[in-house]
Amino acid sequence: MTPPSPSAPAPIADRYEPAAVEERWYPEWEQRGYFRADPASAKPPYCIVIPPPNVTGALHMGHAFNLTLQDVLIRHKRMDGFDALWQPGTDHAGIATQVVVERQLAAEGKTKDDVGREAFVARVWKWKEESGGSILRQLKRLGASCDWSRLRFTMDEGLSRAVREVFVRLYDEGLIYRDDYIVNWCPRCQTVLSDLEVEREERDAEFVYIKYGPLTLGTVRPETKLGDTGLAVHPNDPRYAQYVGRTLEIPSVDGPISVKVVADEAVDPEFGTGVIKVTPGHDPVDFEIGKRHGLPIRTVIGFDGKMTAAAGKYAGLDRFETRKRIVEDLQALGLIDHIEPYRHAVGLCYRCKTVVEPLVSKQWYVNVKPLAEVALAAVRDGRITIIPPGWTKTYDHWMENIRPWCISRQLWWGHRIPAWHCDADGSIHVSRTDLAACPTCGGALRQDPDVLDTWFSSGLWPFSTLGWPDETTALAKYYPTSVLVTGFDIIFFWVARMAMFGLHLMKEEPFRDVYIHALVRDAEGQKMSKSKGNVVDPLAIMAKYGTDAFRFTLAALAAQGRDIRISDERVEGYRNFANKLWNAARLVLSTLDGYDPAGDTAPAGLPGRWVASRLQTTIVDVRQALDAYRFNDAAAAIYQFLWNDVCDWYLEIAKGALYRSDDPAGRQRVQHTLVTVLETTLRLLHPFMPFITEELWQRLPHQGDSIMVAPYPTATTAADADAEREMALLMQAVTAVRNIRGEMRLSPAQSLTVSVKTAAADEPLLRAHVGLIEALARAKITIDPRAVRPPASALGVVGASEMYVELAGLVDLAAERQRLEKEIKRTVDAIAFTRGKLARPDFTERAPAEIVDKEREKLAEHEALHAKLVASLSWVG
RNA sequence: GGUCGAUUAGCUCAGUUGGCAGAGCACCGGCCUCACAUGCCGGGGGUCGCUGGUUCGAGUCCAGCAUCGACCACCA
Repeated sequence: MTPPSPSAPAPIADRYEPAAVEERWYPEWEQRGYFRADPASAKPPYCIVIPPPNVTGALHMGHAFNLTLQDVLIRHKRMDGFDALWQPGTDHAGIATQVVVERQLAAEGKTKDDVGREAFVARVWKWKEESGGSILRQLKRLGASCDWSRLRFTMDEGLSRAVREVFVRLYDEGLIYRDDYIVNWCPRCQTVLSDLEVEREERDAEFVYIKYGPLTLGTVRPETKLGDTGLAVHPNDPRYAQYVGRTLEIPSVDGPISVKVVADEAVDPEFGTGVIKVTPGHDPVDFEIGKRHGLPIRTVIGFDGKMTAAAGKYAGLDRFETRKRIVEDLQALGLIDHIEPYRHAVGLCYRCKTVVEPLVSKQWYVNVKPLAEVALAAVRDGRITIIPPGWTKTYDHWMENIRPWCISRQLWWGHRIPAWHCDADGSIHVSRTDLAACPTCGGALRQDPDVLDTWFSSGLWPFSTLGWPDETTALAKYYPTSVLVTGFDIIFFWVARMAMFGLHLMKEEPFRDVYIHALVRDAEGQKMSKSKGNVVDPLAIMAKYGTDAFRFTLAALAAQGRDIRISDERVEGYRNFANKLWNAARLVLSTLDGYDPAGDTAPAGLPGRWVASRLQTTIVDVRQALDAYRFNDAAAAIYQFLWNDVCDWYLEIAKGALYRSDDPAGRQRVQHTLVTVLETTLRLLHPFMPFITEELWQRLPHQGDSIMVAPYPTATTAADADAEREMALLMQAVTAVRNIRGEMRLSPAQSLTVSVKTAAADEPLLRAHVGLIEALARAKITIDPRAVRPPASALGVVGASEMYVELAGLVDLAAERQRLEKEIKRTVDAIAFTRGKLARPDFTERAPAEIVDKEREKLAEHEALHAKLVASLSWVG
């Protein structure tokens, strides 16, 4: 049973007012179940998983852009007969969410340690419950047709089970392991970060040359001198060969230290003095060198960013303060050779921008190398297609150079690592279920305190949301998903991880296509950020211009570049487009009296055949563009057709028949053409502008309950080339008169007298549609193959025919003479250019025949026009 | 240091196998023509960053240069 359509306000306003329409339709669609996929249906599947937004976040421009594109695809495929599933969900966003709640606590004068782990996590859950609905409401506001009955959260029960399953499996396969390694540590967030979570920033620093006994070397981190356990030189460096293998006793700030000199390929002999100090505890390169040469690790900087007890008299001092002090102290001891200014990249925490400290600690890792090889192959052999293809190289490069992924985080909010430590016998047990006692010794266990990197769970998203590890019907039907739509900023974080996990665990790629879109910037091209205060709120834009206008703007801007700029002016333009559509529909609806849906359906006359043909072409163009993810082309095709072809030409032409009552049958056919064209265009446009199209579709004669579930238009006939050519000639005639009117500054109210000297081929056509030309050009037209040009007339060229617009008593003939002289000069130039081209044998002999013919035609046209213009001069004079 | 991208009208940008340079906005002129002034009609405006090359023909392909930008990177 079809629920009743929401009642529409009776009078149709002359401006489109989006708010009421949007409020009315979204709940209606949802309630009717249109958003729901049906794994049991026989329809072919089409599935997109949403990039899960932060559960406690708010909708920003990036979301709006990303979601609009997905909704366009999903609505298109749903209308096109697919069982379309847009899988929604949210992400727990580990560190981001934890930081927010920590801030809330701070406002109460408390820290997370004051409340304790359990209470803290409970509090985050509470915050999630309170604020988690906000982002979802905002998605709905945008019109997103997600299947809300399948809403998931990265920390819900099912997904948590998937996370454990994956962890245990990879552990059992030896792909997850613990290791003492040098990591990126954020002293403020008090957690380890993956390589991806470290941002690089160029900064000015001092390059300090320090004397190390007989050697001198440069460093930007003098404070780590306290942790030095070696020096390194290049193995082939003759300058230092004598020192390799020796242990040097050298004076330092806190008494003499002994360092071993080693030879290592990692040293660049060209840089600095060709000697480096080796601090295995505080530098990744040094850590590797130390490992290779058995140098001890000396940790002098702690997890709090302050010097440790091992730093002697500097213990407890901040690391940057220590840097200054050490330089001063070395200076005093005469151990500084000299200092140079230096610019280099420092690593910053992506969250809080604190300088990351490389520190050695024990963490959990995934050996992603073997997974990456499979993920690389999937793209190479075409199982996954990246669009635009330029991003493939970025993906490849990262995959090829991938390093172990550090997945443990010293946070409380997230998936706790399913590993239990037995303090009694030191054993570690990884398990799908919680363990109470040590399986080896029966002793007490404590669960690993760390949680997993947020991206570990989002990496499972394409299959965990469909029910994995259970073998659900949804998983069987919708995996692999059809396309993943996302920005290039998370290719590594997310796309790469999903590819690796999906291929490894499901043995099949998680998505066939990856559509990488641009990032949204403000009108000046600046990245939007809260600190810059240039954040444009999508909700404000929607409130001001309407959701449809906003969505259409995003689609129209979605060219496959690096970034797009959004501005009010642009949205306003498409708001006007929505209004144009509204008014076009208003015109049609107001002239539907006597409309008989069963009446004559043949397009009415030449204009009818023409607009029908243009519609067919538009359908083909839009479909092709959507299939290729060329959203901007699709949007432009509809915009152009609706505004220029339908509104500017066809509606104006149709008015003639609609406002006349002497030809009921003709009127009937025009009504039919109008209804068909408009109704079809609405369906074509629906994925982009869901609300206004539904509202108007419901008011027009239609079949079905909702445009959302109506079929997407299909081209039924080929374009009508004859109609297009013939209409082009009529339009040219109208434009020619209007053009003369404009150039002569004649009022539109001024009716003109025009005679047309028709060429034989065009006479029947022009004669048959003289009324149409007269109406659109506001002129009295006489057709006569033997017409003689009247004195003081302007010439219009229409195909092979000529048009004489009488100007006597209407215009300044001297000005017209001037204009003609200018025109003549232009044709003379064009003729010279084309003749020159045709005179070159290399062109005429080697270019394809049709190109040469085209040039010849062009020349003939120029010559004919020239002759006519010259003739015109005498008429004007 | 490496990789990739951008450079087209005043502005923001399209331009998919090389074949007559486009759109929106802005601008100029004329219109309250009974769907729409969030509108209608007409118009002006571009050595397609620079220099070479390939080609009958280059905005498009190749090489180099310049400027801007993004990403990756363990020269301390």
